[in-house]
Amino acid sequence: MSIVPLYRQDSRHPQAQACSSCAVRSHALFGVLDEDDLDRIHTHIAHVDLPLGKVLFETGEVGSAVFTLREGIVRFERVTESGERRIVRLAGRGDLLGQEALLRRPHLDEAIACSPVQLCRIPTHVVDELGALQPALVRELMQRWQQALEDSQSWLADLTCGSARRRVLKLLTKLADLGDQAGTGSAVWLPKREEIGAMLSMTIETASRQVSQLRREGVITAIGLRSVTLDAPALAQALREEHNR
Amino acid sequence: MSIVPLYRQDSRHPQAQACSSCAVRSHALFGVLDEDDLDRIHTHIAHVDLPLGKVLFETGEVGSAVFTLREGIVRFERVTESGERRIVRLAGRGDLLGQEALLRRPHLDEAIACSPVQLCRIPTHVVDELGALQPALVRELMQRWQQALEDSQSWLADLTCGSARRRVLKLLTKLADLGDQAGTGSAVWLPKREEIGAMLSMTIETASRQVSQLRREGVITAIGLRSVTLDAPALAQALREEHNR
DNA sequence: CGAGCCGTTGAGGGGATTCAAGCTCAGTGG
DNA sequence: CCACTGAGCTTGAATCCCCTCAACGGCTCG
Repeated sequence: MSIVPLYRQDSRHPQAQACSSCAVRSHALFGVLDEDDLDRIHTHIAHVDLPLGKVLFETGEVGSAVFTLREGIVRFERVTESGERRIVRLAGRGDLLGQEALLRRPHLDEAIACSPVQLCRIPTHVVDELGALQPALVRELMQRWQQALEDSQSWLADLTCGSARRRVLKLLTKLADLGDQAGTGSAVWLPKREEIGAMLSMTIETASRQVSQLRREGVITAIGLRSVTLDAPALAQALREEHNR
Repeated sequence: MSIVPLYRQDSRHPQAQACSSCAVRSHALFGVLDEDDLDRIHTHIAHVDLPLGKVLFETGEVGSAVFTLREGIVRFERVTESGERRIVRLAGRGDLLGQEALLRRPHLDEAIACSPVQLCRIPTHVVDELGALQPALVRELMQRWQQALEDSQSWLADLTCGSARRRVLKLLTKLADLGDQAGTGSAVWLPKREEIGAMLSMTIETASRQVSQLRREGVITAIGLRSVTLDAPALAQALREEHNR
């Protein structure tokens, strides 16, 4: 994991990047801050690069920072008492990661990069201090919390019931949304079969069978080892048929 | 739904009850406030009584208040695109309901009383105004949000995977926790089979079979139409056996 | 080249759903 | 008083979907 501080003004620094021109800032946590605010904090914010598969934080750790996801996809995993790994959330561009650190609570799950990932690391004390000055930031934080809650509940409602086929179809629509956010065009990241299993609570064999079947039907087309294009109308149609069965 | 304002000081009022002596205040949202703060707001807070089955708020509404649950159990339901009802959360004593109203966002799900319920209705503007004066309240709010998120995710991780038997056992442990909070002694509220189905994503027949089986095994004992006692050690043992199968 | 990881496919069995029937119990009205 | 009704619960039998176990192919990498 490489960490590079972001200096807004010191142009001599080879990695110099301005928070103010950050591509995701407008829809990220600090979108509500003005230039003055940014000037006060930019030296505390670090850019983080994470290769595929690397862990951002572990279950049980009490973090000292939160992260804004600038690029890539991060999954949140936990191990149930029965010993199985489950993926309880996916985060995409602009999402805030590890907010429990702001409350000094330990992370409940492990955050792992599903693709090469770029994030901004924001120390909790920066958020604390700025929150005291800027009520808008506090409100934005609440919005983020609510967003995470809504994501979690819609995940629950959408991805955990129905046939294996329906769940896979639903997952594909969610992945397509994440892809749109990321602006990867029509290419959609397709998780490993084991990951699909951990998300949808099915075996890797079932996941494989469903994916293969959808490929045969032309709903998805492989364009790389872990990437597909998908036929949105066909997908919607397949879902509709699945409903009235 | 009967609504009665809570006057702290006007002892002439027959329903007079003091927020300051509220049984759940210490672990509810306003536990962080001092007497002065309470004096400022108590006239805005109303006591709400809700009979079993009544709806507290509907999907899509933008609420003008949040609620602290003083007594009883409330379930959050939503209808998935495929048309099935799913229960995505249960709230017990001390929980905060409808926080999305603070952000002027519509409720995502319907809140329904699973038992006779008592709550305090707190207008959003009261929270807004008080939050501006009392940073501790804001922090407490964030804690509540995080709590809701953690509940949702552990629900997801615990109740949506494994065999029907395991899911029912898990649900019983959660219900027992809710009961402990409520201080109903050893009696645990047992949902209708249809509700169990909506929580665990199974048919009412399967729910019924599992419950009957556990009753035959002596893990649970009916003590009323919708109430059981449960043998905690036997339950824990059953769960353990379920894991290493 | 073999080892290991990942994905695919088949065969068989088991658990959940589906369809169906009968049960208890509370409320209603003859 | 009791038949009638409907809602909720239970149980059985047949079906089907998913899991389990197993074998195999493609791929990367030492």
